[in-house]
Amino acid sequence: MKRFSATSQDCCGPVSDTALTTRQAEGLAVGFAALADPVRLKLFSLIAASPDTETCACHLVKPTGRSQPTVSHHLKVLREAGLLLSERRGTWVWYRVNHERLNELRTLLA
Amino acid sequence: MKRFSATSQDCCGPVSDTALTTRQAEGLAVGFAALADPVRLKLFSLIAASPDTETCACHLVKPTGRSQPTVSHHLKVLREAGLLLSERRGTWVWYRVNHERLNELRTLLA
DNA sequence: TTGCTATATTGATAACCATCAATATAGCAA
DNA sequence: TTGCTATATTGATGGTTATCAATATAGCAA
Repeated sequence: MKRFSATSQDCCGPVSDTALTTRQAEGLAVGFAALADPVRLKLFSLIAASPDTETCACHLVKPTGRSQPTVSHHLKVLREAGLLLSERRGTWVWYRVNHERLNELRTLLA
Repeated sequence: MKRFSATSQDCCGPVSDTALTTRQAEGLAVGFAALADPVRLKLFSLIAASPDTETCACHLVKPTGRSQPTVSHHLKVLREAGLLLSERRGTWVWYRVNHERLNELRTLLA
């Protein structure tokens, strides 16, 4: 049934069927949420820009200006979102970027 | 002063000076925060995948399963984060992707 | 064992956010 | 003007989160 007379610009056309599913959106949202905090972005960039491609957690407290428990919390969020990989070596824990997960997020922005 | 005897893997090395500044991190965090919600990701993907490169807001309520005010709120968040551009044409408002802003976020993930 | 250091967890608090119903605003048409 | 529709705003509420102090855990060394 006809609902409007045509105006100078009619609004109705097809809607894309290639948009994200709800499930895809939920998975990506977890990744972007991990990057949605300035402290975590700084942590991430510190690790990503490290010369050895990995960084000891002991380096990450001072540059953020946050307490050690807060930094530990943020690193956990980044790790659980899949953006960072961690490995314990003796006393210290080393972090590096998970590039596969990063690519998942980047393709949405392409 | 010496603090430790060397262990099998010493933790101390240089910290990168090419990491994000606090100001840069804050600006990027706003962008990623806008993408950190599954409803907004779905809205964004609907608009990005639209055949005409832009989409009328009237198309965006039903696919999300949210109320009209909620969708309006999410579109505002995406617009104020710089990810979407909007233009009113008569009764309807059309949204399209701001690719420049998108590139800012994507370079961090590269 | 004891002592020291690195990292993680707990518990509490304040701030933020997603959502909706209700309402307001804006534009078009008669 | 009145009436209809599209979009935006307001106000309230329940849920999430960033932060810290305090504490716990883990590893190394003596």
